[in-house]
Amino acid sequence: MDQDKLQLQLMRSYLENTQINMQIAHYTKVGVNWRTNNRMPNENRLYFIREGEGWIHIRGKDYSPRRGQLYLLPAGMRLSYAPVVENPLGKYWCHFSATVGDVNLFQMLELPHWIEVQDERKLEQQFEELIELSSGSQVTAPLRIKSILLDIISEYIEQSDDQLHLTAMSSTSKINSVLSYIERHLAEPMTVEELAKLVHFHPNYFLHYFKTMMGLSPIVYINKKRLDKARRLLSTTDMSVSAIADEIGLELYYFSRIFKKSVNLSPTEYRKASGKVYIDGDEVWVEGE
DNA sequence: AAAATCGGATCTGACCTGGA
DNA sequence: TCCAGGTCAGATCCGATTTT
Repeated sequence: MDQDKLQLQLMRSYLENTQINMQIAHYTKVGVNWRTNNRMPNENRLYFIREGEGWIHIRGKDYSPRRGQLYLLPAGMRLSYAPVVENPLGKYWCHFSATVGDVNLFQMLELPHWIEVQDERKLEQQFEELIELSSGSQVTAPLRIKSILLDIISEYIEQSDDQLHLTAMSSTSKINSVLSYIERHLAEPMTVEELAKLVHFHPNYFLHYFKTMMGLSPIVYINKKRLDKARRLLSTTDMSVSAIADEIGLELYYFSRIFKKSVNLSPTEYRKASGKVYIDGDEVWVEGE
């Protein structure tokens, strides 16, 4: 139960810190020599099948790609594929990297290798746009490409919701044990040294390690989590500010200071404002959930 | 009067750098 | 992956002020 919540938070942490980059995108009708055997690519691949037939083998399973399916073939997994010669595949495809720190996102998240595409028209347009952008010269092309890729991957993840979970590698991974330790000990003071001990790293090395994985230093990350929790408590409970400060392991004066610094409102101001939205400068009260 | 906020001064430990 | 050293941001203390 609680374990599920933790898993969800970890997955969100990973996604929040994912860096994505596309290497190449194209449409190809494959030839007879479209085949590989047991290769381990170091880029992730998306295949959006438009026509024909083929054979893909990954992680011990055979797949027969057909029109309307979107394949996600993660880097670092043994991959084989071959065409069906009489009726070769036509597919949009792209190579990309998606990393959390220096680890491939798909080594942390377990996903099915293909999904049935809901909106083929839309995905087709997205691929067309990827192809156009990658050959074009707009300044904003890198941003647009990222945003499209993120959208495609979001759709993919959402659609595989029931099969989505952390991989064994990730749940035993060092960073994961640190993150879950942090989640469980938000109310207590934590030091870098004690976190480093969890994974048997030297504190200095741990700092570097944490930052490349999470994009933030441990303390900044911890306080961010603390403030997230505080915001939740402020808007969903009537606990006093000091009780909340206590709950997240911060002294009252320090809590209100860093709260204001990050949210620009003091805790009580925030509480008053939460549940209200401002439309054209006018305050409008909205029912909370 | 109690709870919450703010600000300044001070100290500690987090974090970085460069090197092994 | 570890270590030493220096810097600066984060954390603490305390008192003054504002808000409820």
